[in-house]
Amino acid sequence: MQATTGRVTRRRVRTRANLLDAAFTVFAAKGFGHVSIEEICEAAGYSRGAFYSNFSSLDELFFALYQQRAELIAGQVAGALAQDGPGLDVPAAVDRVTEVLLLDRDWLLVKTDFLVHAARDPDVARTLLEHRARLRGAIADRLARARGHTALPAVLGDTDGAAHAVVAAYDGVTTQLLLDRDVEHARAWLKQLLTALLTDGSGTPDHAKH
Amino acid sequence: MQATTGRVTRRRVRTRANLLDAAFTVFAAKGFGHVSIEEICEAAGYSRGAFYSNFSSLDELFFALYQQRAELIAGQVAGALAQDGPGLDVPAAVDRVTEVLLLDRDWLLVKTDFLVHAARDPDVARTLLEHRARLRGAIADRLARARGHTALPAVLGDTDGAAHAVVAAYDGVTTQLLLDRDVEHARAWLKQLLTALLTDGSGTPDHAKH
DNA sequence: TGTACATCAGTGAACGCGCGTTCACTGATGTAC
DNA sequence: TGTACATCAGTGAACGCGCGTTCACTGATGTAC
Repeated sequence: MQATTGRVTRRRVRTRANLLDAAFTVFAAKGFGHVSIEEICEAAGYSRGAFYSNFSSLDELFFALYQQRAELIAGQVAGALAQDGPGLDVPAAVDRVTEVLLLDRDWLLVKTDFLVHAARDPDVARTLLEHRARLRGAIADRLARARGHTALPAVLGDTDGAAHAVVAAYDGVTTQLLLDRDVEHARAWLKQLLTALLTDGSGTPDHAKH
Repeated sequence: MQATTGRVTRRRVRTRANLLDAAFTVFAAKGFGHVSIEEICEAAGYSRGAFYSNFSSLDELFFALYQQRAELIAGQVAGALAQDGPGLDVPAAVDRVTEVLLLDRDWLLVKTDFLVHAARDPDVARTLLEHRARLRGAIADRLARARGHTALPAVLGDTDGAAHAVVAAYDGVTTQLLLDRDVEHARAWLKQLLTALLTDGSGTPDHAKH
C-alpha cells in the first residue's frame, strides 16, 4: 500500500541490509534456534527496536535472509553453467559451480538450517522446493544443450531425471562436507559422482581414476 | 565409580528411558533449539528436577538420544543387508534398507537436526562420522560379497568408493524427502540412483525405466 | 518372607536472568515552498 | 540552494514471562539381618 515509493527509503534500506548481513554471520555461527533477536541487533549495531521496526519475528528475518541469499546464488550458478560451449565438460563445469555452491561454509550451514526449518513447515518447504526446481531447471537446460555431444545413461530417464540426480549428488556431498570440512575432497568427490552418473561407463574419462 | 551395579537401577533406568522417548517425540515435532527442558519433562510426565537428576544439559540428552537411536538403526541396516545371497539384487536390498532408513520421518528430522548440530561442533561431528563409517562399512562388505556376481563401474574406484556413493545418494534423497514428504517417490528414486551408480550401463535392469 | 534402616530418585517451590515485546520519545530524512 | 515543517526510523527504558537451575524435602528402592 506504500503509495509513494520515495517514502520507504535509504536509511531503512540500509538498516534492513545491515540486519540481514549481521544475521547471516550470527546464524551461521550459532544456528537458527540458538540465536536471539538481541544478538543480531548487537552484531548489527542497532537497538532491539530497530529490529521490530523492520521485521515482526525471527522467523520472518530468517526467511528473508534465505530468500535473499538463495536468489543471489541461483544467479551465480546459472551464470557458471551458461559459461562454456555446447559440449559438456563435467569436471570443468563442476569446478565452476562448486566455486559458488561448496566454498562458502557459512552458506552451507544457513542453508541446512533452513532445510531443517522447512522440513517442519510446509509453507516454507514450498519456497525451498521452488528454489530447488529453479536450480534444477538450469541444470537440465545445460544437459539438454549438451545432448548429442555427450550421451546420458538411460537409467536416469530424460535430462530432467539427470538434473535430479545431479542435485541429489550435490546434497549428498554437502552432508559429508558439513561434517568433515574437507572442501577439496568434496569437490573431487562430487566430480567423480557426477561423472559416474552422467556417463555410461563407456566414455569413462581419465581424470576419474583415484 | 559406581561400585555396585545394583545401585544404578530400575527406577532410574526407566526414568531415563522415558525421558529419552519423550524427547524423541518433542525434538521431532519442534526441532532441537526450539525445545525447552520443561517441554520434555512435561511430555514424559516428570518434574524438571528429574531431568537434572539424569542429564546435565539439553545437549547431553540430545547426544544420548542420537547415540541410542543410531545404534539401533545401524543394527537394523546391517541385518537387512546380510539378509540375502551372494548376488546383489539392488532393488530388493534398497527396499529392505529404506524400510529402516526412510520410513520413519521423525527419525529423519532428528537425524538432520543432529547433523546441523554436529556441523558446528567438531567433537559431535566425530561421533557422527564414526556412525557413518560403520554404516558405510556394512555396505562395502555387502558390495564386496557381491563382487564377481555383479560388476561395479570403475569410475567409483573400489567397493569403498562405491559405498561412499551409496551413502551420498541416500543423503541426497533424504534431503528431497524431508521437503516433499513423498516416501514412495523417494524409495523409487533411490533405487534408480543406486542402479545408475552400481551398474555400468550395460546390465541396465528393466525396472529402471520411468 | 518380613522388618528396620540407609540411600537414592524424583518433587515442586523458589529464585533470578535473559530476552521478547512495547512504547513514548528524539534525532534523521524527506517534502514543500 | 535554503528554510520550515511533517513524518518516519531507530532509541532505550520498562515490563513481564518463560524457563534454566538449585535445593530442602519425601516417598521409593534396595540392603542387611
